[in-house]
Amino acid sequence: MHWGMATATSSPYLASSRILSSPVLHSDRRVGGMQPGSTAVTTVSSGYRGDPSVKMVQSDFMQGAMVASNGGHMLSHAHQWVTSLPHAAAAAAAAAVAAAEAGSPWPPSSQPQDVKRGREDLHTGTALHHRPPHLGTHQAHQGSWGGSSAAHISITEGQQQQQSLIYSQPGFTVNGMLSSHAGQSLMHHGVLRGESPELDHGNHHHHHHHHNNNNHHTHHSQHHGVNHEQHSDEDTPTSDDLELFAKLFKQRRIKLGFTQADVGLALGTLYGNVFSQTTICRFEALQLSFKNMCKLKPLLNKWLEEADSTTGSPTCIDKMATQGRKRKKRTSIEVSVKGALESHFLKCPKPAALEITSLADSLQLEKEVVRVWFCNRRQKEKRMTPPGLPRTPEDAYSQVGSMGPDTPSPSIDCKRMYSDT
DNA sequence: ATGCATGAGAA
DNA sequence: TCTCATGCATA
Repeated sequence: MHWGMATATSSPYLASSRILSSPVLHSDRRVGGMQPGSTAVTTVSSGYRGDPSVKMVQSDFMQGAMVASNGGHMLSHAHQWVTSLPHAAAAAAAAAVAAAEAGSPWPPSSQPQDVKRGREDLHTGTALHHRPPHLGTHQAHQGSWGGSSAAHISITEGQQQQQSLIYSQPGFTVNGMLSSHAGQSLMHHGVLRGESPELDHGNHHHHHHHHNNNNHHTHHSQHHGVNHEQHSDEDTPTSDDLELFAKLFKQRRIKLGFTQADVGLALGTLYGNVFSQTTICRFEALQLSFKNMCKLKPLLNKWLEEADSTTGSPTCIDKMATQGRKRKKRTSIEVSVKGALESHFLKCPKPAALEITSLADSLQLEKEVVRVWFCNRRQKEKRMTPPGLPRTPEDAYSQVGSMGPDTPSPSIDCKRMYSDT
């Protein structure tokens, strides 16, 4: 029950003001003819994914090209991916510089152009070799980190294959001195040496089932509930470790006065991997896959060390301006429709293409939307399910049914056509 | 805090 | 085509 619940904490972060990039001129016209009871409102209707020719990218620069090549025959469906052109100049400049010196493959859009600075001097030098030339004045941008990063996160289970999760910057330091396999020294425990007065002392650990990890010396020191295992290089943290860490992390983060977004940016500055507020949030709420949690933990752990070792640095808490990116407008699915999707999901979590199509049809939704909905639903369903770890019904969802913790294969064939409506 | 979306890879 | 990691945009 702790793993899936995100306590209603008032967002400590300031909502970034989205500048008025451009008026969303949407003239959404679904010629298909929808019934009076539209099931979902999408500001856009099509032309994004199924059509390579007009495949839009989020990169600003692409827009122009696209438009040009298309001669603008795609304006039937007003694209709301209006580029946020205003900041272009500065951004471009910064990006150019960054790219030039670092060869960053990132589209200019991803660049955390200047803004956000202040606390970024919390580079303690453990992993940083060359520190950014202070940013006291203007766009300090980010091109300073070397591409260290925790390159390898070897999860021993290997039941869920993942690919490269490392986005080290192929800049100049790809292998310079900080070879990526320096992962060993990446994390040294020591974070929880006893700094967190309010959270640690046991009072929050309930019980718990157990977990089957390879290496765990089941030794519960009930009195101390703080620091313990979860460090070293190759030990895969247990779910409990992660849970505990996440809690501690959040607590410390807040105490230090950082927002989730701050952390995300800091990680970028520190390791070259920028993360969004979303990811940090999900980490704290343990809403990531077990594997993903494991990958992120070392990074956050490191940040935490950095952060509190730097406590005292006069940071000018400045806010950042989020330059707007535009992508397909989020489709909001009506509640009733969601209900329908939900029930179908229960019957069949993995509908075949045809089923998706018909479902989409009956719900008057784009097939893509439905497909994606199922994908997301499945992801949510899985959430964290440590390999071999019996999922705790109390935690995530309760999959009523006769399936035990080992839920073999829900590959139940569900070939059914529903003709509701 | 989350819902819907995008993309790179693995099947 | 699905899975996974992530994130913009939103509520």
